[in-house]
Amino acid sequence: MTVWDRPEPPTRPAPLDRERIVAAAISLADEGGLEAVSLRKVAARLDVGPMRLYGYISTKEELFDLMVDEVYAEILPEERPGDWREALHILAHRTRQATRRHEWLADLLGGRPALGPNALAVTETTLAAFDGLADLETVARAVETVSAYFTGAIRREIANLRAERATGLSDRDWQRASGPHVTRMLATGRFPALAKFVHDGTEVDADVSFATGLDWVLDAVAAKLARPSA
Amino acid sequence: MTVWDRPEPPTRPAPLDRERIVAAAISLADEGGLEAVSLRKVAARLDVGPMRLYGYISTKEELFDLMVDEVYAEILPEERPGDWREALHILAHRTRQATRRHEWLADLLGGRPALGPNALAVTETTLAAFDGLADLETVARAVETVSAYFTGAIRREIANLRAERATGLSDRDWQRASGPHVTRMLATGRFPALAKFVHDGTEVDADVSFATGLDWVLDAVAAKLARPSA
DNA sequence: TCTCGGCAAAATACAGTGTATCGACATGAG
DNA sequence: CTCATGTCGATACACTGTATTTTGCCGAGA
Repeated sequence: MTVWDRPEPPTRPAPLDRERIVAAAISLADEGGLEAVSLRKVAARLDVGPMRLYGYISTKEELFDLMVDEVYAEILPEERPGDWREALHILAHRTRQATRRHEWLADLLGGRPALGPNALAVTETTLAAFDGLADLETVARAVETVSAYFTGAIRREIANLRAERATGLSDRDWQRASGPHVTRMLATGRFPALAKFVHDGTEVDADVSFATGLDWVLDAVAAKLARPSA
Repeated sequence: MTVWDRPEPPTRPAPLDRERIVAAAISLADEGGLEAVSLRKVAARLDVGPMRLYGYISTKEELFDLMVDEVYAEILPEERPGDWREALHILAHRTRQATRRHEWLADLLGGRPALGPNALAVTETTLAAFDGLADLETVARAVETVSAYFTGAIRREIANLRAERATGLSDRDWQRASGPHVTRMLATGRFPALAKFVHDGTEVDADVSFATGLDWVLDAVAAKLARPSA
């Protein structure tokens, strides 16, 4: 018995329903991050006592699951992608865009299996793009590998973005941005490769680094699909 | 000014120090997960009032950062890897093993930039393995892409593991394990590809699926290192 | 030796959290 | 008109991270 099994409460549910609860929670999270979402605040925003929510949701984690699935509705592409590569490409970019709109998604991505109806629809569309192209085992590996990549990449990107924001400095000025600690560490000479990196590295655009890494991984998948044994 | 800049308190620090605090927090987390770590419980385990901790740590998030860096000490390989591929391979597998020992690491991985001394040492070793092999830009892309992959893969693996544990069923019995919801969804016929997948798919070993995905990504990186423009 | 000042540590305090429980009220049935 | 049901609100509890106040010790000066 998970969230998804719970039926909408029977009839006269007042002006309150799950959709409204989830929407309130999402707007709260959009404004103040995940930690700004408390059942009391969600309830307050709906002019309702905190306990009312438990008629629609049985735990805060469930609310998070519902929020995530709501965002998967934004991720689902509106038109069926042409081939598997386009499908994964679009999925990755739409997930990233959604995370841009809902930064808190980065904190939840990959944290639990996504089994809501919208997430399932996304998975369906993705798998459908592989129809007849390879054995299920290979398809699974392909989808999971690409998903793991963009999930991890998005999380790191948001983590860096927040760090920059907290220090007010750019990612390129890594040393200063991270406080004297890193600078001092580098000065010890114990990290020559890292030091050279920080010193000579050029500022990289997050968009292109995400897209480039994605292309690499997609190339890898393409190679495996072409020669399944390799 | 970050955690790493804070000096150990001057001299007579009682039998208490950061190491002991972090160790207590880690053992608490190992036993009961991240949510079992509260400053009060950590303090209690050290026979100390909760406020004592604030002489060594200024926020709970800092404690988490310290815990993560402590685990990076386990991740750091004891001998210098032969080439870049071995370096990334080892890094990925050691990170996964560490997460197996400290499951809570999955919740923190990629959530914040890892800038502790041990994390820096790990980065140093990894970068050093690329010395002279390619321009910095390419090296960055290589390391970040592989890291994104294994970070995401480890998180998903732990997420699935927990879901299995919660339902007591195997990942292969996805439908039942996820409660009637998924089963019912699949029965609607709206997800034919997914249904076929769940129905025909074979149980996959987490070890091999992690290793296989990793090899794919490493192959991709190798291809790019060989032909930098491609 | 006694007293006082400073300071580390402990106790208390506060605002908030998720959630359980209980009491009132309103609404429908007989 | 009465009574039962069941929904909703208020209250309560155990806990959180952290700020503030109180305590008590220990060394310096008289």
